Amino acid sequence: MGATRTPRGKWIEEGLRALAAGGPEAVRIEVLAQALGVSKGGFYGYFRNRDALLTEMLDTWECEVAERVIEQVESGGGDARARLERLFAIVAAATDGPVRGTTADLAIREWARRDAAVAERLRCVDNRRMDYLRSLFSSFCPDEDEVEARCLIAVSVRIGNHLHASDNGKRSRAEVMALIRQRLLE
Amino acid sequence: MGATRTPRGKWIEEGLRALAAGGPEAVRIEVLAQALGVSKGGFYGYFRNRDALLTEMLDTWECEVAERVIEQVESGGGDARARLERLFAIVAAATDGPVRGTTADLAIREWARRDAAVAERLRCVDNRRMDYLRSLFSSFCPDEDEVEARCLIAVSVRIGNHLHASDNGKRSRAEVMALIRQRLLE
DNA sequence: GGGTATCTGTACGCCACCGTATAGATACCC
DNA sequence: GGGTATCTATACGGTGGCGTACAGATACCC
Repeated sequence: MGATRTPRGKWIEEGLRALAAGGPEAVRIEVLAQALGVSKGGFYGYFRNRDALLTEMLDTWECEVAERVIEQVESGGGDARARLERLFAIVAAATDGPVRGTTADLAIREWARRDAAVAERLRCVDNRRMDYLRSLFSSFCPDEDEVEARCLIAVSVRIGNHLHASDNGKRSRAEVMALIRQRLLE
Repeated sequence: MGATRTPRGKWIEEGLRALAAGGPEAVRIEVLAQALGVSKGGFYGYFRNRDALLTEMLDTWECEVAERVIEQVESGGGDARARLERLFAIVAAATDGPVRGTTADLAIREWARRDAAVAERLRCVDNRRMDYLRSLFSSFCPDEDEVEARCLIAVSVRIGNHLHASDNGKRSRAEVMALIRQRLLE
């Protein structure tokens, strides 16, 4: 029936989609196969088992997220504030954008709470992001304490924005986010 | 063998523990039974099925979290800043404290991303918390925009603190958290 | 077009878990 | 201490998912 070969990358891509949508427990080989319009037969030609897929999914996410975004921000030029604004914009857009990596972010954070290996990899990625953020903030913010606070706030608000469910009073969530962004760039 | 009856509440308690540790997928009846040193026989005397348990776990969490904490903060008296400080302290301590409710918080947030019913209940709880927070901040902070920003930051930082993995530079995470707390109370 | 490597479908055994049924054990009340 | 309601252990069928085996199909190279 299927003449279309299903390359390695398709499994990873579909796996990240499932991860983003339902957490690591939702990454079921037979479900991915069905989503790809294929039986699971070929899967074990590419991956030793389910864990191998999960590991490779993390590899992909690690590259995609940590490197690509910073690269993209840096390539645009401008001063630190301009770069931060671009970073915020990219990160905000990525959440609703293509699924290859960025959207799985929250699911991976939760996953890391229960898996030491995942936690370790997340720590690396977060350190890298945090270093980058710190370098940007400190270029217009002399107080080191202030820099550190702004970094943690920036990162937390991005996470909290998606995990916190309240409807804010009269303002839209986006408006409040804009207010905070503005405060961070003062 | 077991003379000790296992009351309804034990199942819920153990369920919340499992939820906090491994997400909703980890709430397996047979696993809970083993943790309680009991077979699953009695479970179905209390609950119609697994979903019924999950629902009651949410009920418990909703009461425990939304009501209890606010009550506890209010009972202490003092001005808004004092209450906020007390709130922050309680919330920070609760994470490492008894598991009955508060620790399951993060797991429930993640759960809400994939389950509409859970999302709806979380929204109620978050709205209630947010209203309370808003009332406290606005009593010493005239600018409404500023109030809204501080509320979202307070809530997000609490979430982000547990989901973000970086080691901050020279400072400990607790020190950075203290800095942010201080900024919020200015 | 024939041969080979690769991909694919199907079938199988296995295990964890759900929910039910039922018989035995225990606590409680009198 | 006997009777009753409640709790408990065990066994069972059913389902979904993993990983393996193997046979059939497809693409690619010459």
